[in-house]
Amino acid sequence: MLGVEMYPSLALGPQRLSDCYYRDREPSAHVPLYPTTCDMAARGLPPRLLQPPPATAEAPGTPQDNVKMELENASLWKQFSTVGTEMIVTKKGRRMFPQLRVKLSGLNPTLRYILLLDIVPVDSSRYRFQDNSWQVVGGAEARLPDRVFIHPDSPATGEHWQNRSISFHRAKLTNNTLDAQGYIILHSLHRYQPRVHVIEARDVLMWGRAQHSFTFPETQFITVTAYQNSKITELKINSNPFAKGFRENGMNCKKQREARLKRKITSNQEESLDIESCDPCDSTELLPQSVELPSSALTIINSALPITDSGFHTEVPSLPDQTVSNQPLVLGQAFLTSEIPSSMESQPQTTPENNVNNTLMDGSGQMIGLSEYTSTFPTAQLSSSSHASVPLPQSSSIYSMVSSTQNSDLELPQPSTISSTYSSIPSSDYPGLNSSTTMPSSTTSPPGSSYPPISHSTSPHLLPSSSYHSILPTDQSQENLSPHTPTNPPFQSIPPSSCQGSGLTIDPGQNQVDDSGLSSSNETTPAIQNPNQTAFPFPPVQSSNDPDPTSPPCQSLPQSALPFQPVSQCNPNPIHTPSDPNTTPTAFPFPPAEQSTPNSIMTPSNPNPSVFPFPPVQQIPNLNMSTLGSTQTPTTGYFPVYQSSGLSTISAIPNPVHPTTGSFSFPSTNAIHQGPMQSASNTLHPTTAFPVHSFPASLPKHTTPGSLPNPAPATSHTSYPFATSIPSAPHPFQSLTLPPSSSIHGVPAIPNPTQIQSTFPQSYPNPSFPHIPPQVGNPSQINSQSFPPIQSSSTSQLNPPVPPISNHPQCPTSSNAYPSVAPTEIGTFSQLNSAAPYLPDMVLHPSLLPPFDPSLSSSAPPSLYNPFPSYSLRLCQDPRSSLHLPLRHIYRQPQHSHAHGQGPYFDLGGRAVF
DNA sequence: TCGACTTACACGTTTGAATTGA
DNA sequence: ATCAATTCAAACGTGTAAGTCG
Repeated sequence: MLGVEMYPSLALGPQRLSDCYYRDREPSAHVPLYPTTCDMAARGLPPRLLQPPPATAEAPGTPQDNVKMELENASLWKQFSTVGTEMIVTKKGRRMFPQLRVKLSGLNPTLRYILLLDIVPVDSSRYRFQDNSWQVVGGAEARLPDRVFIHPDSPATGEHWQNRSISFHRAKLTNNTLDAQGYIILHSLHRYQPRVHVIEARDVLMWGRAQHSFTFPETQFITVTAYQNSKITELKINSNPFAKGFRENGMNCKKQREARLKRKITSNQEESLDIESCDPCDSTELLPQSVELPSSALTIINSALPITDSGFHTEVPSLPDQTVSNQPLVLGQAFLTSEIPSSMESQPQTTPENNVNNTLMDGSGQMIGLSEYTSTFPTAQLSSSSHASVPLPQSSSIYSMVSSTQNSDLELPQPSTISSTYSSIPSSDYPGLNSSTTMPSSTTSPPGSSYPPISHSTSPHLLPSSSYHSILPTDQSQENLSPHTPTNPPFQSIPPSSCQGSGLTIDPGQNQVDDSGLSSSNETTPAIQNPNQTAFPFPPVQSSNDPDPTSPPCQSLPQSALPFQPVSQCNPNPIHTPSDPNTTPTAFPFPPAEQSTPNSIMTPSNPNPSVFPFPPVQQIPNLNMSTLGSTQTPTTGYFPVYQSSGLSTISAIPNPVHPTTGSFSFPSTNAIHQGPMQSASNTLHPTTAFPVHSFPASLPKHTTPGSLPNPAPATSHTSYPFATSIPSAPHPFQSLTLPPSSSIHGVPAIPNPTQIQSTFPQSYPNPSFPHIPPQVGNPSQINSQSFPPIQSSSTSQLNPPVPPISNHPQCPTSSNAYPSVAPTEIGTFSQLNSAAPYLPDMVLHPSLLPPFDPSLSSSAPPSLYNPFPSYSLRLCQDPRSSLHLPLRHIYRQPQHSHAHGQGPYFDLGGRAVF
């Protein structure tokens, strides 16, 4: 057995790292040990300033930079998003459903990657379900420590990740701010956006080079302690195998429960009567009436009865008909439908999808009444031909990298594919964040194309979910960023002017791209931009007045940066945002179609926006693959956020270390994989660039002839050679100092999700959330020890004692990339000696591990890189068990008093990890 | 009084140990 | 003695309803 003890760094795996780093609201208060994503972004050196990639870097043509992520159960997510996804949060932790299941492609099979899941607030608003829709009722509560869920398989080789579907179903959500289990802490009645980060890492300690972040707009949700929307409940019951008991034919269904209750009451009455009248000694009379018997007996009886089998399928019709039925095909129908295998449609609910996990049924195929949720995108939109060359999976949503610069004249991929596909954007290629021009709507896409252009400004088109483009901080943006961003600047407040002036440069090309290619996405997203309209998905735009004076002007990230921002500010065609968020009718997910504002994403068809936050989707009774292909999911259109891109977040977070210089090198490769929207808009990516092979061949089947080819390629094409991205730059998350030698068990600081955020364009509209702390998926995997002492001083980061990395292909050449920590020092840190539990069964013995990359091993500096087995390394053999392990040391609130991040952030108690 | 949250409950699924058979 | 298949029970996941809290 491999032991964490041997490889403390590996311990990070599933654990929840998030709490390791807390951003202090007071900018000056401290320098976080692990800079937030935003911070990192802010610090990030402009790509041009970064050192050139090491010559030894992977051979050209490596898929590394073509990293793509596809949301496997996108159709299920879309169904939920159409209604307004709600996620239960409980004190003890609750899993997410639908589960976040993705498929990766474009990874270098030989390199190791860490997959992280974090969930970030979409806005700074608190919601309430009123009048059958989600409405903003006030400001968000104080930001909770961000936690990151590290996939239990992390780190694992690209081959490992690509050969299976990756599920984060073990991640749990809790509203317990004192949670010691390592679960992701969220506020109830807030809207969140899950994000998946793919970070190249030789091991847990050595993060760097490439980072790819993916967000799927359709996965946004509002946290609740009890379901508010009955439609969501219905969807969950029908799609979650664990809730089978509540289905119509289930023993715990309403009828059954009511009958049970009735019997119970009756029995009690009778019992009482019997008790009174009957001989106490004669219990026989009572037996039949015993409380327990009736229920069980009843259930049996009921099961035998021909009660309407509202099984999974039958109930489909019952699903949110209203929302969908009347809706015009505004949204990308293809998106939703395409992903659903035709075979799945008819499958009995009992048939679970083949998941790697084999746990939860994937909604994709089985979802009830898919037709109802079918995206509204007109099939005609797709111009198919151009993408034909690229065999992208249509079924799943893929977020492909979008190159900012390139525009695609290419025809839009099929809506379905597009919506689902999110491509990462190479840092170098950061799409111009022109707030104004912005949203790139793919010019190529014809109006009505499957991907509604998200033109934030004018076009009412809905953005395809896929259309999101990542926004990378531009040099300007970085420079402009103040070292310390005000903690709670309401993002809404960002003045439009600021957006433009923010220095976030939006790649003009992107704009073009948006306009053209996936452009449709741009138009589709308008709703996002329009805060007013958006109920759910988009935070009501705060009044133009920035409530938070502290917020830096620039923070006004480009609109794109704000996922659901009050786009109006940056938006050339600003939608009027009510000053009072409360007043804004925020329909939950999507702005009501009614809204006339061009920006609004709403589906025009939907007359009643308020009722269903999410855009209504046309129901498609019978999913016709051909039709599906053409249609896009409505949801995609709803998330304009990505357009502006995460720069906002970046800008919002000042770089504590070097605001201007960006002492932290930001991996250029970091690509934010946002919605396909812009990517789609972007010119189609050369097929060669795409690791097409990775895509399931089956997926394309959905595409209709004439339908646009997969959007993903289009977006990615330009950005591709990500390899060029700054290899040397340490991963944003990797703010930790790394022990020079493998022997050292210092745990790398868990990548700060917040840091990742920087890459994300959208999600943080609100500067008020300075940063998102990372959460590790499996706490148990992470050893307290695993956290290497982090040097608070910026210098350490800047001048990490780096082994001769240069030789190593994967090692960043820059000296600063990895701050070194003396092994001895690690032990000195009290924090590192936490009593945090770790899984004893996890054993990683260096000697047992094969060299990470045989080909590279010779060149790699031994001290720097621990022997890393090329085979997939499973940090936590039993993820579940590990999850239960409390990571107190990780989760403790940081001592804000500490000026320097390292010590304060970890409460390491007692025992030495090593 | 109301909304949000917590808790207990019943049901179903998942998982792993124990058992059985070849 | 070994291995695979089967059985069983505990743990876990889920939504609901009642109760609690502010």
